[in-house]
Amino acid sequence: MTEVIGRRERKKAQTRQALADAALALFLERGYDQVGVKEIADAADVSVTTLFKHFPSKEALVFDQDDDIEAALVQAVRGRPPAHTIPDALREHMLRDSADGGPSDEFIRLIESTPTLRDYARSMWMRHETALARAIAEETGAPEGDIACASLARFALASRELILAHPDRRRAAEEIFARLERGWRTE
Amino acid sequence: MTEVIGRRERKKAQTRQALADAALALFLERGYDQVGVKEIADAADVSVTTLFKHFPSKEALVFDQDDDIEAALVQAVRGRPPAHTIPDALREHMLRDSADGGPSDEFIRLIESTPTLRDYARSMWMRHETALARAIAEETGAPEGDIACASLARFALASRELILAHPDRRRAAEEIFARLERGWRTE
DNA sequence: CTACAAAAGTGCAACGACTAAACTTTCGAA
DNA sequence: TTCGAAAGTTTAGTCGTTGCACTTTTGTAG
Repeated sequence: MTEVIGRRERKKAQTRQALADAALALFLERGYDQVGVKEIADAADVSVTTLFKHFPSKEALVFDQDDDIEAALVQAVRGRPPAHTIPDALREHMLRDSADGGPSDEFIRLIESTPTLRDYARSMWMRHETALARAIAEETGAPEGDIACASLARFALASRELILAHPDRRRAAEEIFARLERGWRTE
Repeated sequence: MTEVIGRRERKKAQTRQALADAALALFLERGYDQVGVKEIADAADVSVTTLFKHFPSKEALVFDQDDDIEAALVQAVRGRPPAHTIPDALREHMLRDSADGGPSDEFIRLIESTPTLRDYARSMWMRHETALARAIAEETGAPEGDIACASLARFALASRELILAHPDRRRAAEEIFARLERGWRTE
């Protein structure tokens, strides 16, 4: 039941993908605010209402990978090499994701130059904070709502933008996570 | 020329205040999404257009103190007692502002329970990050865009929400800033 | 005191994001 | 084969927000 996905769900995923692809192409070409929702729907050959069944907002069209990103983040902590501390694992994850398979420069430029998208990206990352905090708490044996775990999770995610914006990403990540490690070790 | 403010600016400030007051009262009474912009304008006895001359968005009506907040934040760092480190000063500022003169529980509840306002609040605080980072850099003699200063500023502001949400704010603030201090000392 | 320009405010029409409702089409499973 | 659920459509709206053309207020220079 988990492996066999019917034609139905395939079509749904296809529509969703067509929407996200069309949207990104148009946004990159003409800028976020210069593209209307109607245009995107037309390009993907669906109605505006259908578009909003797949995505809760215009902004969400840009961030369709949402779920995968959260999974990868939690996995980075849970499946880290035994010798690595949690800050180590998070630093590596940040670097990995900002390197090859990660977002293109164009994409980053689109987001950073559009206030709406910048805010949305920030709150999207923050939305993953809970999951990350829980993973950290479980890995370290701390209680559920532990403030040290919550703050580490929040700061790690808050550092992402800073690292992406820095000319030398590796150095920036190392500096920040070295300091976080110094403050958060012993657990 | 700086001290004497004419009747004109007084009236303007008065209108602005009337709008912010009317908005907050209505929001607290019936909830953010249940109040329309038109109603607020009517309550303050101005037109909708005028409302948008004073505030750039509906959300901004809730956060009219914006400028004062940034000034207080920078002042906390610049005017700290000689014996205090920067994390010390920031911790004290956070506690001071979350204690007496700060936002009421009602107000916090309004914001936390309204996604739009939560996001707006976050990005409002982040908007002050640049000013804070510059103040820290100048106080420590670091170069303008120094990553350590930028990250400390970001994390300090990112911790605010965490502290406000915690049942024992003092303990939360002390825990977080003790760790930040350990990681960011030597400068 | 008066005349005048800038600033503050008004009313209206419109745009764009988003939603509710009632409906049709398409699958998938019994 | 049939039948219900899910996907999609159309229509007609609500709501925040802006542009425009206009009136009123207010500080100031003559």
